[in-house]
Amino acid sequence: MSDLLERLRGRGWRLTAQRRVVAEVLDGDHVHYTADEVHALAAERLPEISRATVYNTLGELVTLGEVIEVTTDGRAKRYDPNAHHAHQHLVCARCGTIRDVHPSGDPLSDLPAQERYGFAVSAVEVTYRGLCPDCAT
Amino acid sequence: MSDLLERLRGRGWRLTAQRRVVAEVLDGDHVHYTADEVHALAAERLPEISRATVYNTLGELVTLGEVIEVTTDGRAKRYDPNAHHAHQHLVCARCGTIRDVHPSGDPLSDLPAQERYGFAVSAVEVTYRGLCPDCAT
DNA sequence: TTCTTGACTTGGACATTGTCCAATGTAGGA
DNA sequence: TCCTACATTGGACAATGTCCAAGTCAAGAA
Repeated sequence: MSDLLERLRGRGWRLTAQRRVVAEVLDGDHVHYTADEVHALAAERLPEISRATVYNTLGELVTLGEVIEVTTDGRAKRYDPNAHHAHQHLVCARCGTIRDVHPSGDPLSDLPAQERYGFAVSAVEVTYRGLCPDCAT
Repeated sequence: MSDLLERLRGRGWRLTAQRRVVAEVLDGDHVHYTADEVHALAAERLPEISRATVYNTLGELVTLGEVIEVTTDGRAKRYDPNAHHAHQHLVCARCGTIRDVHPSGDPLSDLPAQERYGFAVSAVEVTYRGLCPDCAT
């Protein structure tokens, strides 16, 4: 994670306590917090951090390509720090748990030219849905 | 579309002017309106229709499996009446235009067992992103 | 080390999208 | 035609996110 901070500083990012805490909260695998969750976790370490700063910082991390924004349920966006390894998401339909997964093959190549309507297609997101072991009961 | 109304009536759906108008607005191909857009279009025919009724009716149509809820941008949900033919979505990254598309192959089969973490995977949504011909300039 | 400055943070107002509820209206069967 | 359970309404409220003016501070300069 400190690599991340160094990398961003090299890009002219001013390193503040707030940004450091947000980056720390986002460290780990299978992390998919909402902005409010990030704010709550960040506030445990830096109680006076504001919501606006968390939103700003998350937006910057997304713009810089260090974090991916994921919308799995039409409610709050979630932030996924696993931005440097292409992956898709598997979501529990009941409890909302999210796992990063790696399908075989390239979903992009599954869209035939005549189904592209002249679009320059550059990305694809796949969301698998089902019940996790705990919710399958 | 009248088939839809008949079908729903057979399932005990009370047929009101409001529901009829919402169903009519959703008739067509490549239709992906937000709830507010549906409300505005419905109000052209039935000016006194309320937002709450539009939300209620859309929710019922989704529950009944007649309309699919689509979230392509983390903002307003969109409603797709093309629920009886499996399809995916192609979205313009600039203007937001949405087309229904039909990839070859079954994306579900691209997720190996060891990538399922014990989930009972039952559905998959694919969103292709790129620039439409008008926005590619 | 201290100074300076432009970038960063803050809190609160505001916007958008969606949900809920009590009062009122009405579709469709008896 | 009448009943009544179901549907509609408008407005309050909730959740999520954006914006802004004022105050604060990181990091380079001296």
